[in-house]
Order: sequence, then structure tokens, then C-alpha cells
Amino acid sequence: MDVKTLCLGLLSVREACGYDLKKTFETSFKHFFPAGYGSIYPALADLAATGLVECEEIPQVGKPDRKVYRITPAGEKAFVEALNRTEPQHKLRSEFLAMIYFSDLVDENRLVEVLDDRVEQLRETVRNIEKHERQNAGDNKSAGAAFVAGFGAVIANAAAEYIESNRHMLTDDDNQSDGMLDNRNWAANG
Amino acid sequence: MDVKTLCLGLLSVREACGYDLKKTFETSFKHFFPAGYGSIYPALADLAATGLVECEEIPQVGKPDRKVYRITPAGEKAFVEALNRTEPQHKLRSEFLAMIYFSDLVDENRLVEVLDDRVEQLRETVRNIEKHERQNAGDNKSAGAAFVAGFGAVIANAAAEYIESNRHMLTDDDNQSDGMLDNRNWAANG
DNA sequence: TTAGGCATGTAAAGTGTTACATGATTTG
DNA sequence: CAAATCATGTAACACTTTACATGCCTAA
Repeated sequence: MDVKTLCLGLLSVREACGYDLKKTFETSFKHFFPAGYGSIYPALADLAATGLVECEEIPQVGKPDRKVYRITPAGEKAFVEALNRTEPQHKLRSEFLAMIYFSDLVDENRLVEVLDDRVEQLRETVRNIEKHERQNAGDNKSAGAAFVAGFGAVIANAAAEYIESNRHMLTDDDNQSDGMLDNRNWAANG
Repeated sequence: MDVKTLCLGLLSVREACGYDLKKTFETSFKHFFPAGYGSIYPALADLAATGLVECEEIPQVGKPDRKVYRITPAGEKAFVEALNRTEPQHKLRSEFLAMIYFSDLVDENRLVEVLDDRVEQLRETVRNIEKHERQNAGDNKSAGAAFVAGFGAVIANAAAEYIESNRHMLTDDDNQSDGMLDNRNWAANG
């Protein structure tokens, strides 16, 4: 499932222009499927070229024409098929964890900074999701949207908590344990 | 930070051939930085071409020569610099969550299957990490490696728990709540 | 006898990221 | 007066994924 398919999906909910879609990617999708203009605009052009969406150009003053895209019946069908066909992946790519893996080679001050930054970004993710949820509390939005938002908040929070609770493993100079690290610190308790 | 840099990092720990590195990616790095042969072999060739690693070819019978790569002083330096220079990203790309976002368009049976599969994969991730940690318990491995393993286990576990606790939002037919979903189900409690 | 492990790689296709290019209006 | 918002896109680059190509040894 690529950005193109996701644009099609968003257009199955409501019509939008590229700029609108970008905002949705920045709010609802940010924590699990980021996308920029460089992916979105070509995707829309492609969807229009293959007849999965239609485009209405609305003239504006002082800005480029607003191109409003609407999904077609063929588009609806294609999206539902793509959705049901896909074997859904779930991939993390973390330079942060990679850096931590090699943390003995990282400057101590830099390491502290990186950990602080990561925790702050995770806290911000949680705040953003909760804010967004509060703002849309009136809308009867889909169960899927709520589930996904909740997932993002819970995981970001768990990540922040983990880092705060375990960062001493990486930065404590006066480590009294002799060699073996205490696994109880992080053992997953289901 | 790309696969090439990570290969260099692993070679800073110990010498290895491409096949060995792949195994490390499959075990220690799988949950946060997947990589296949198609990335690893070209990366090694490139590192050798730029003098950051050296290669010794060890003849073998019945298999291709084993090419053992060792990091050079220039490689050590380049790696430490790359590590300290990088602004570490942490990106999730989840087709799973994307599918769930649009779950009203997914066939009910398919949805149940997808949720079951995801939970099982997360549980397996936890099992794999814990198994790997137990096996390496004797080694005095780096604090970073332990931290990263713990992170993976905790997050995978939290994700599995979240899905199990909230999947009713997506599949319950007899939903008694009138319109608004109960946020307390997933509110992050820090 | 079949699956898995060991061991190398290439080539093309697919996709996303980043930088570039433009510019009026609104808000603080 | 500066920054953000609205609004479009292209082109080059970087990188990964997937499929292809080969083949012996060992353990169940």
C-alpha cells in the first residue's frame, strides 16, 4: 500500500485537493504513514490519469487554481480491492535505535541530547493526537480513525516511558552492577 | 543513516561476511531496521571501494569464497563521525494501521484475520527478542544492544495489548455506545 | 528426499525524499 | 514586518525491494 492508494482512500471519505490531503497526512497519519507533496501530487496526477478520480479546477485569485479531486466508482472499487488484497506490513525504521545500539561510540552530551529530544518528540506526538481527538470529538468519525489514534498515543507514551525508565543503562557512569544488565527493567509483562 | 553505515557499525564490533551481517539484521535489528541482501552486498562493495573496510577472501569448497570484511582506521573514524552527525529519525510505516483506519471498507472476516495475524506477529517479536537475549546472556554485550532489545520487546508487547484491548471497537456489531467512542479505553496514562 | 543453512551477487523496478520554483493573503 | 497559510508542481537523487542466478552440504 503506497501513498497513491492512501490518497485514494482519503478521497473515498471526502473530496479534497492535494493541500488538504497533505494536512491529513500531517495530522491523522503522521505517526504511522508520513507523506510529503513530492509523493502526493504525483499520486493525484496518476489517479486522475487512470480514471480513479476526477478533478475539478476551481479558479482562485492570487493562488494556483484549487484542484478538487473526487473519487469515481472505478476508484471506489479499486480502493476496496487494494485494501482487501494487501498483506499489511508494519515497518519501523529507526535511526534513533540504531544510534543507541552503538551508544558507546556516541559523545555523552550528544547522547543525552538525543534521548531528551526523542522523549520530547514522543510526548508531543501524544499531545498532538489527543488534541486532534478532542477537536474532532463532535464528529462521528470512524471507529478505525479512533483506533489508530489510540494506537499512536499508547505506543508513543510507552516508548517515552521506556526511554525515561531505562536511559540510566546508557549514561550512568557509576554503574554498580557487575557486567550483567538487569533484564527485569524491561521484561515485557503481559 | 543507511544500511551502508549500519554495516560499517557492525564491522566496528567484529569482522563479518555479508551473510553474517544479514543474520544480525534478522535478529538484533529486525524490529527496527530491516535490511536484505540487496542492500547489504552493494553496501559492502561500496565500503571496500572507498577504503572504509578491507576484504579477505577465504576459499571454500562447494560454496562461494567467504569474503570477510574488516573495518579500517578510516572506517572507524567515518562511522563515529556519521553516528555523531546524524539527526536520528524514527519512522513507522504501517500499512496495518492504514488498513485499520479504513476498516469499515474491509471484509469482517478479513479484518479479524488481519488483527489476529498482527497480534501473533507482535507476540513472536517479543518471544524472539527474549530468546535472543537469553542466548546472549553470558556475553558482556553493550548497554546499547540491551536497551534496544528491551525497547523492541516493550513496544511490541504494548502494541499487542492495545490491539487485544481495543479490537472490539472495530468488530463489535452490537455496539451499545451511541456514536461517541469511549476514549478512556486508550487514553495514554503517563 | 526435502527443507534449511551456507554463501555470493546483479539488475531493474518501484518509491520516497529533497530541493527547487512561485507568490498573494492573512495573522500576530 | 515576519511568519504562517494557502496552493501548485517538477526533477534529480537516493535508496530499498524484488526477482533472478547458482549450488553444495547436512540434518531430519
